[in-house]
Amino acid sequence: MSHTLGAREAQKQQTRRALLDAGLRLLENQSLSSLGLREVTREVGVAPAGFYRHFRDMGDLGVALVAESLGSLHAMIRAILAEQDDAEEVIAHSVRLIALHVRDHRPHIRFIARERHGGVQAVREAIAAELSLFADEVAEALGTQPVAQGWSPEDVHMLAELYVDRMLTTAIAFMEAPADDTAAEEGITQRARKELYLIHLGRRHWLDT
Amino acid sequence: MSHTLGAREAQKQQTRRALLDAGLRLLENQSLSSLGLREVTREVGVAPAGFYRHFRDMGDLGVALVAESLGSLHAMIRAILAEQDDAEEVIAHSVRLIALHVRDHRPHIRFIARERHGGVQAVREAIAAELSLFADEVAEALGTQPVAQGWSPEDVHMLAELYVDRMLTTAIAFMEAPADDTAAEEGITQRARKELYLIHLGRRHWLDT
DNA sequence: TCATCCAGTAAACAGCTGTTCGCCGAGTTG
DNA sequence: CAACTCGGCGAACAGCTGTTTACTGGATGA
Repeated sequence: MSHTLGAREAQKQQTRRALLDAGLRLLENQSLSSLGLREVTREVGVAPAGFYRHFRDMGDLGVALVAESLGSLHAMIRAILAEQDDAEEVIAHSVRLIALHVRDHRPHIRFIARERHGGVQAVREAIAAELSLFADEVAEALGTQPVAQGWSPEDVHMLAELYVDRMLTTAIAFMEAPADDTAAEEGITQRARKELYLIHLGRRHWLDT
Repeated sequence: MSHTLGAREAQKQQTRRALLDAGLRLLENQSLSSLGLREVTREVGVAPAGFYRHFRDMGDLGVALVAESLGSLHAMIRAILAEQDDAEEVIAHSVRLIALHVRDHRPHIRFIARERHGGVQAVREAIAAELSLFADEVAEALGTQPVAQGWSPEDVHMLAELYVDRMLTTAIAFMEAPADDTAAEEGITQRARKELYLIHLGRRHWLDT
């Protein structure tokens, strides 16, 4: 849809983008439920009333940011799941991918971390729904792997949720590290690898009785 | 200190408690950075100016809530660490303890979940510091266990952080479940046990090379 | 070309916010 | 009993908030 959007629609989308970007920028030091409509429009250089041409309210803008933030993560997860090397290689590569993703999308990750349990219900629910989809996707991928033979579907899903949770936690750890503190990043990388490897070991011995 | 506190000081503490309680109550549906000073004093029935007799600002009140929220968790963690049964018993008991704790302190857990990555720096730092202490405590307890022989201190600490993180995640899951949905609680219990057991398996085989 | 659409505007609205001030009066102290 | 301390009060401050209203003027489509 909207192959060739008129100049009219194009400018509207541009303003919308500016609003989303300004919101994300302002959310670096506060949470969504304290972010003001006027604050955002002022940052963009638009009249307050103009906000309503794009969003019903701040929660609405928040939900849009969720889709944007977790949409890009989706691609990353698919890339990780496509791996077929041995465990340690997959783990190392995954952690590296997460670090790169955070480097390029730090404000988005901060937003997700902050609003996952934040004060705006609609946003919480949007994040929970997306993360649930991630878990389903990971579970499906895990199910096809030979290591998962003999596993009950519930156990596979439990493992998928554990992986998703660890990935998000690792991403948040990278996000909280100072902008170019390579030593801190290295420490986080090491710990994340060990955690994932420990889980991998548990996974190997899950059916040992 | 303060064995026998005068009637004057006693009433002051009572007002302080009322402010903290009102704050916690109001934080059920919003985050700290959007909680207003007047909102809190109105809820208590105190003049706005009275707030400053107890707290410098809202961040200050938030830090007080952190100490209160994680202080009670401290006792719970000590109880869990004192266990000496076999793994499955310890796990089952731990998860049961967490569920009970959340039942009795739901608003506190909600507060920690919401503000751990929230918009108020001082509160984020207070929570991070307390959780770091938890991890140290768990690491020390793990170090004395026979299973940990041959482990490097870094690996022990990684495992401790993983445990603390899982406990908090489980607590948050219980907190988010509807108030008396026993089916949901049972599901969370099952999953938490499996996760912890999987980590336990990984732990047993950590030194297998 | 001309009527229609609609993103963005400026102004006004009532209502809220944090913070400061001087004051009161009960609890404490000597 | 007198002097003092100090938690809580009421009023006032400037400044901010979300939302509605009627409007303008450039892109759109017949």
